[in-house]
Parts: sequence; structure tokens; C-alpha cells
Amino acid sequence: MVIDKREILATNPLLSGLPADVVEELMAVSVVKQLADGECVYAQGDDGDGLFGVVQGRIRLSNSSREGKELLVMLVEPGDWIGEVSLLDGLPRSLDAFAMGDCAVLFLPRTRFDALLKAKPELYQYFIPMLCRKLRLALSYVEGVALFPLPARLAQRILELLAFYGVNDDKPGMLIDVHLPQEDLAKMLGVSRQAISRELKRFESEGIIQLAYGQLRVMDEVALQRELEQA
Amino acid sequence: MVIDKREILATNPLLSGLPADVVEELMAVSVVKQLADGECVYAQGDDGDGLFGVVQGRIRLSNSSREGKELLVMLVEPGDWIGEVSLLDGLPRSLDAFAMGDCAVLFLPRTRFDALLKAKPELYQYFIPMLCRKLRLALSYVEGVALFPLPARLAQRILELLAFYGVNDDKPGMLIDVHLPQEDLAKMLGVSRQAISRELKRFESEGIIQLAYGQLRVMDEVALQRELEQA
DNA sequence: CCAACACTGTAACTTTATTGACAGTTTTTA
DNA sequence: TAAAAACTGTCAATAAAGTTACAGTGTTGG
Repeated sequence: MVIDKREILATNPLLSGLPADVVEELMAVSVVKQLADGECVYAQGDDGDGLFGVVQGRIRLSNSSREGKELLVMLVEPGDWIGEVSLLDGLPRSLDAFAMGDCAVLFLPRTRFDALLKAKPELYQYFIPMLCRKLRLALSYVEGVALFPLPARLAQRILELLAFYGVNDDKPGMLIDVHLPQEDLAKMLGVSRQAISRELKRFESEGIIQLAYGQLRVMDEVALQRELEQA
Repeated sequence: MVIDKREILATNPLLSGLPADVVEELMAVSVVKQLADGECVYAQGDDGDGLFGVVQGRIRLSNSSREGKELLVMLVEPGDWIGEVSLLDGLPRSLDAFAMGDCAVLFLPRTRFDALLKAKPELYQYFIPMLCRKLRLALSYVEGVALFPLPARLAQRILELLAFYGVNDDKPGMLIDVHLPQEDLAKMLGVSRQAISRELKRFESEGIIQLAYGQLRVMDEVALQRELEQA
């Protein structure tokens, strides 16, 4: 499928908030790239070759140890930019980025990026909220692991997923409408799949959630918040 | 002790790299504040009332759970700014900041900060490297906790402390010249003091480090790096 | 439609770290 | 200089989570 750049930018929040001339410039110098499931956008240790805007699909930002243990740092959705840190500070990529399912990204090569920023230094300010948000997110993860037991962290993560992916269907409760196996949930929290399975089952037995194959339904949001506060 | 602002700024890297007119402006609108040991600079949840530049002493950035368990996120040394995130994104402080020992800080009130940035939007770019550095640091902490066992994380932290505080005296090895009880080391790594004591003792028994009351001497830096890589 | 694959639940066993308790040492301070 | 405070080492008991293993269920693709 060929994707029209104009179309992307019209329907996508990627460029909202940017001055019109910058948008025009971006249209001119960026490229749309199609990515197959599992394809690598960039890898830890790479030089920062450019900036990526997610247009379609989902990107997995993660970090792996030598033995293959993986930490899933975040899922990046359409409308978000990734890879800006290496462009801004010139250091290598600190994470791996992989396509989950087929994706389309808007690619801005580093030379173009540098030229743009050099011409318009006031553009730096557009990266500030992005960096602040990611910094707070990262800090909240450190905080979580260091200060809270698994049940509380899991409850918090479910609440976050609910806020982002939660939908109301005709059935009671709210469905978290995203394909996320317990394996990945475990990798997000830095624990084993079995530990997640055990905790989820406990939540289910207490009527807080309902589980089905590849599905999670939140029945009692307040109970999840309690789980988080008491700990 | 009264501290002269001019003197501070001459000897301190706080303002290096800033344009001369901005330095003048900062001199005019900032205030030097003295802080006693343990005094609070700001607390988690507070509104961002201003920007702080550490001039003298050391600031402890940390995060506490309801039950009093503390995570020591970082030690901030003279020459570093803190508190910029809340000023930049308008959200509450995400950490506590306390003086460790008597400190002096340069305080720039939020209204002055906002006015300065409004007048000179190109100043945003001075915050970019700061935010990138803190983001990478936070990510490396998450990564550490999720992917590596305690011995490797401890070894890494000792190496970081060595790089920053290491001094060569007449004795063999390198002394880490900072007052840092095992209790605080434990709070940095999110584990119990006893676990740290055990691991340090093991390192000592293997000739990697030497311990004394409130002192840590690194005898074999390479062995620490091995500890880190094999895991 | 069925075989391969992906995902989930559970259990026994081991490893790792926590907690609480206490003794001993060094430093600080009154 | 004596008493208080801070810091360290160690141990036993307990808890949390990892690991290994396997059965079972649901989904997908040829």
C-alpha cells in the first residue's frame, strides 16, 4: 500500500503545533518508510541516523541483555516521534526499536534534521515537552520497581493501559483493546511471565478483572487503584 | 557565610556556555539561598516555584513511598541545575530535593524564568542536553533493575562513583572520596542495606575493593567491569 | 481442516532478597 | 571524655520471584 504524505499529515497529530513553514519543509525532506512485522527501525548502539514519526502500526522500544532477557520500555503509537534523543545529544541509540505488525513511519534524515534546527533554533522548544514526558515516565518506572511490590506495579500498568486502550463495548466492564500477551506485560514490568499470570489470576479471582485469550477486561477500576495505594 | 554572586559565577560551571547578556540577566534576577543540612529544597507534588543551581554542597534527589521506603535517584553536585522539568512542563515536582550538609543554591523564581524564556526562546536549547542526559540516566536505571542481578548493578554503580569521586592518594587502589553510607548505596539500587553489605563483603573477599568505616577503595577496576559484563 | 504456533495455567524446586534482631565499631557531640 | 548517634557485619526466619517443566487451550495459515 502506498501512503500519501499529505494524507498522513492531515489526519495525524505528528505535526500539529508546528508552524506552517516547518510543516512544508518537513513534507519536502521527509520520506515515508514501510516496515514489515518485526523489522528493526534502529538498534541499541547505532548512531542516530534520523528521526522517526510513527504513522501507522506500533513500534516497540526495548532493551535486551546479553542473555536475551528483554525489557519492554514502551509501545509507541501513531502520532508519536521516536529517536529524537540521539539526534539531539549525538550519542548512540540507547534502545532497540522494532515494528510490531506492519508499520509506516515518516523518516527525517539526520542531515536534514540538523539543517532544519540550525536554520530555526526556536524549533528546539518543540522537543522540550517530549523529553520532559519521557523523563517523567522513565522516572516513574524506576520508582515503581524500587518502591512498590509487583501487585501494585501491575495494577498501575493495567490502569495506564486502560486509560490508553480502554473501550466500552456492550458487555460490563471495559475492554483493553490491544494485543498484549502476558509475556509482554511481564517484559514491561521486568518480571517473569509466570509471576504475571499468577497475579492476574488473583485479580480475576477477586473480581477485579476478567481474562480471556489475549484479552483483558477491567471490571473494577477502583479496586485497582486501591491495590496501588495500599502498597 | 555570605557568598558573593559574582564570585560564584566566576568559579562555577553553572553558567558556562550561556551568552553574556543572559548571564548578566541571571545575575540580576537570581538569589543565593543558604540551606542547612537536611533542609528541603522542594518536595514531590509541589508546584515548580523556580530553578535551582547548586553552588555549594550536595543535593539529594529522591522519592519516597508512603511507608517511608526511599529511592535515592541521584546526588547533585555544584555546577548542576535542578528543578527545570517542572518549570518546562508545568507539572508538579516528581522528586524530593534535600540538602546533604550545608548548601548554597542559586534560585531563579518561576516568573523570572518564564519571562526570560519568553524574551529569548532560543534559550530552550540549553535545556536539551540536560534533559537528554537525565533521560538516558533514568533509562539506564530502569534497564539495570530489570535486566541485571544485584552484583552487576552494584559493580556498575561503584564504577560510576569511582569515575566521579575517585581520587589517587599515596595508597594502592583508588579511594572513592565521598561520604556515602551503605544505607544510601542501598537506596540508590532499591535494595536492602544488608544485601549491599553482603555483596560488598564478597567483593572485598575477592580483593576487588577494600572497605573501611564510611570508605570504599577500589583495588581492581577491571574485575568490577568483568562482574558487569558476565551478567 | 488440521498442523503448527502462540498463549495461558499450574506446580515443584531453587535462588535471591527482605525483615528483624543484635552485637560491635567508629564518629560526633554535648 | 563520656554518651549518643551513625554505621557495619551477621544470622535466622520468611517471603518473593525465578526457573524448569509440562499440559492444555485458542488461533492462524497452508
